[in-house]
Amino acid sequence: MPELQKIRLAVIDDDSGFVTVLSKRTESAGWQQRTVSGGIPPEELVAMKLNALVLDPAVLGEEGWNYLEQVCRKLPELGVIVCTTRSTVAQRVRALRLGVDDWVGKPCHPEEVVARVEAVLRRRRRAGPVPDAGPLVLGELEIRADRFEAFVAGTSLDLTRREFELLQVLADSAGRVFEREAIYQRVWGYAMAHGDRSVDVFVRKLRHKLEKRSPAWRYIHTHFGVGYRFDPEPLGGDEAEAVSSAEPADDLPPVHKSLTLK
Amino acid sequence: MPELQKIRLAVIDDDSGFVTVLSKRTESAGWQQRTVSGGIPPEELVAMKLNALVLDPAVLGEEGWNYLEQVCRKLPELGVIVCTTRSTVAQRVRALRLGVDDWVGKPCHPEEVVARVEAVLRRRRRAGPVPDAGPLVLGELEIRADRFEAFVAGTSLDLTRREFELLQVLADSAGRVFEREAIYQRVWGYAMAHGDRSVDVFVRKLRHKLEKRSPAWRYIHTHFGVGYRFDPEPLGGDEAEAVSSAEPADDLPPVHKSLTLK
DNA sequence: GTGCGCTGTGAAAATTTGGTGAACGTAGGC
DNA sequence: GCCTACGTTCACCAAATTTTCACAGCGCAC
Repeated sequence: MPELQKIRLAVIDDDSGFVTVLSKRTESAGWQQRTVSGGIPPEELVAMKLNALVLDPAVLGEEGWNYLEQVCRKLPELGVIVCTTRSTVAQRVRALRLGVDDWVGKPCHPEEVVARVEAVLRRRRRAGPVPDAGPLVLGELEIRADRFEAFVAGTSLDLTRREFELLQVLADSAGRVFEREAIYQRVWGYAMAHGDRSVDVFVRKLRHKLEKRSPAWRYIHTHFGVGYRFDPEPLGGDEAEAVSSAEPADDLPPVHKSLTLK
Repeated sequence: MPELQKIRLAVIDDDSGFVTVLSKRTESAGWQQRTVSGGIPPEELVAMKLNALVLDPAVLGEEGWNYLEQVCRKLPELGVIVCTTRSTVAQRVRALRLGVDDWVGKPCHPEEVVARVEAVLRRRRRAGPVPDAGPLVLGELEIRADRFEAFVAGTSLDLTRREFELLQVLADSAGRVFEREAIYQRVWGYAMAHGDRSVDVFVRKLRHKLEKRSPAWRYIHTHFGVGYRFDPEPLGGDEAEAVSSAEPADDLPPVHKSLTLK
C-alpha cells in the first residue's frame, strides 16, 4: 500500500531514552518526527500539520489534562496517543472520552507505539474522503480508476466492468507481456479453466472499442503462443494519414506490426 | 455524520463474568449487544450489521489469528478491539498491523472497554462535518446539511432520513462513482450483506422525488456492474438522437455519448 | 507448400444485474 | 389500541453483460 505522504508525528515527552529509541524507529520507517517541549500551544501544533501526536501528559504536570482537552478540541483530526506511566481506569476512560485515540502504559515498546499510531491513522484515513488517484494516460487513452471509465479525447469508451478491469490490469503494467492464465487470474479472481477463451474474447472487445475511438493507435499486442501485452503505439505515418483527414468509412484493418517472438 | 442509531456491538469471549458486566454497562448506554460463540463465520458477522467487535482470540485457540485476519480483511470498516490475557509486544504489534484497532489486556474494567470502543468508532465517524458553511447547490438542487433537507426552487423535496443521507453521500462527491458496498457503508454505517438491495431501492426513491421536482435534470447515473454516480446534467432539450437510431457499422460519436443512461 | 495448432470473429445461449411495485414488520403518534 | 410513516425484503421482468461455440484466418514448423 503506497503511503502517499509521510506521516508527520510529534512527540511530547521528556524520557530521553524512550524518545531516542522511538525516533530511531520512526525514522527508519520514513516518518517525519519532531520532539517538542511540553509547553507548545495547540496553535503551533496546527502549524506543524501533524498527523499524530504521542505525548506523556506527565511532563506538563498540573496542566496535563487541560492541555489534552485543548488539543483534542482544537485538532479533532489529529491522532492522539497518550503514553505514560501509572494510570487508573478512570483516567484512561476520561482521556478516551476527551478525544484521545489510544492510551499505552509505560514502559512500552516503541514498536508497539508505532503500530498503535498506524492503527489510529489507518482508521482516520479510511473515514476521510478517498484521495483521487491521478488518471493514467497512455497514448490517446486516459484511464480514470475513480470513475471506472476510460476516455479518449474526453469521451468515454463506455466499457463494461470486465472490459475495464482487463484494461486496467494490462495498462497498469504497460509494456509487460501477460500470459492468459495470469490475466484471467487477476481479472476474474480465480484460476482459468483449460480451454477458456474469455480473455481472447474480451481482448477483442477492448480492441474494438479502442480502435473505434483511437484509430491511429495500437494498444494491445498479441504474443503468439504466449499472451498479450499493452503498449500504446502510434501507427506508422503511411496508415496514419488516411485516418487524419476524412473519416474513412471503415478503414481496413491495419497491417499487423511484426511481433517479437520467443 | 450524525449518530442517530444505536451502536451495535458483538462480543466473542467465554469469560462469562466479564461478558455479563460488560453487557450490563453497554445496555445501560443504549447499545445493542450480542454475545456470540467463537466459531461464527465472518459472513454472519456481516449479517449482524455490527459497528464494533470485542473479542478474545483465546477462545478460538489455534484459529485465533486466522480468524482475526479474516475478519479484518472482510470487514475493514468494523471496529475490532481485542481483549485478552497475557500477550507479548510482538503479538500486539502483529494484531494492530493486521487491522485490529485496539488491544486491551485482561483483566480490564468494562468501562475502559466501552471507552475504547467509543474512541475507535469516533475515529471512523468523524471527519465528515467540516464547517458546512454554505448550502450545496447542484443543478436545480440545493442541499442544506444543516437542515437535513434538500430543495428545488425553494420547496423541500421532503426526503426521509435515509434518502437524505444517501443524497448527501453521493452529492458530496459528485462526479465520483460509488460502489454499492461503499454507499451502504457510509449511509448505513456497517458492511452490506451480500444480496442486499437497499441501496437500489433508495436510489429509486430518490430519483423519483428528484424527477418530480426537477424533471429537466438527471442527477443519479447508474454504472452497470459497478454502482452509482451523482452528476447533475440538464437533459438535452429533447431526444434528438431519436432521428436515426440505426447503427451504421462503426460510428464515431457525433456528439458526446459518454454516459450509460438508464 | 502443407498441416497443426493458436487466435480472431460473430452470434446465440446463459447468467447477472438493475428497475419496480408491493408486501411486511416496526416504531412512534394519536 | 389504531393509524401512519419508513425502512426492509421479495418476486418478477427487462436489459446488459458474460460465457460459450463453431468456424475462419494466421503463424510457425517441417
